Amino acid sequence: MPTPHYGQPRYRAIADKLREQIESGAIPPGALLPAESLLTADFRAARGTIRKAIAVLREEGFATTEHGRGTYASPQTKNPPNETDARQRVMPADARLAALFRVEVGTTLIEQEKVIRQGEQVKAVVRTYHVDDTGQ
Amino acid sequence: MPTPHYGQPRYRAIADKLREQIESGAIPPGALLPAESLLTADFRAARGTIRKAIAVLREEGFATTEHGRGTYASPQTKNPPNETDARQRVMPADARLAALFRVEVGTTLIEQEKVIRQGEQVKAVVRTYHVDDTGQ
DNA sequence: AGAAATTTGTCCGTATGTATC
DNA sequence: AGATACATACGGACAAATTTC
Repeated sequence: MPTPHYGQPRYRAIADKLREQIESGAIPPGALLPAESLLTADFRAARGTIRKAIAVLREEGFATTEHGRGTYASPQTKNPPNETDARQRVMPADARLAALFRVEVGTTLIEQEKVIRQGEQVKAVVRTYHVDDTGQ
Repeated sequence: MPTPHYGQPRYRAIADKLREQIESGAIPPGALLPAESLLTADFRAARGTIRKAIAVLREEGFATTEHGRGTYASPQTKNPPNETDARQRVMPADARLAALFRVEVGTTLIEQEKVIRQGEQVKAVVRTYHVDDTGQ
């Protein structure tokens, strides 16, 4: 049965179950999760699907992975769920941007903002501006 | 946001950006490009689209791919180096930036601005903000 | 010291279902 | 209808880091 994804995708469902095991202590902090090969058997999912589930846990801070070693359950996660890493908005061109893009002041531009973190700390904020093509 | 392809197909736009990074030296010759999985995240594109973009670069000679290894940036590039203007200035943190960096409003930040041109046209303006560490 | 096994990382090709232009 | 693109999922193969024998 290849690939219906009604409701929730499989990798999310799998992530949920693994997260449960970590939060409940069934997989104690610092312990290794079962290898991907085992998880593919347990969940009868392709390796890619398993890896995607684990990627979710990493992003949420529930696990860390080391090449050749395995994936460890993270200790304590009191992390506030996602402080937006990236966002996009439209904004009118100010004088400088208007000059650069050679459009009139007030023309709608798209601003993408990306927050670059290193651990807890914000290292940089990158904002990319470009003209809105979506009206052509 | 599912799938407009105005003007240029998405995979071409992505190829453009990656080519830019190779030509500009942001990805040095011989270095590995980010993995397909990362690029899907970076560009918020489907894997198939990313792979198409990379295929374009391969055909153009900007990259070579090795199975199980990754995609390398090719040396070469006698092309005229991208016309990009850059400038730097200091500015006080506004409310949003202050919140992101967890500093007080008004704290001096460094803003780097890069103008990315393609021929005559300005394609994008990138502004990078970071805290001024030079006093640490 | 060295070979083998284990495990993660990455790419390859393919497939299904949905949505938009 | 067709092209483009997204999200999801499968299975396979090769590469690289680590552990085990």
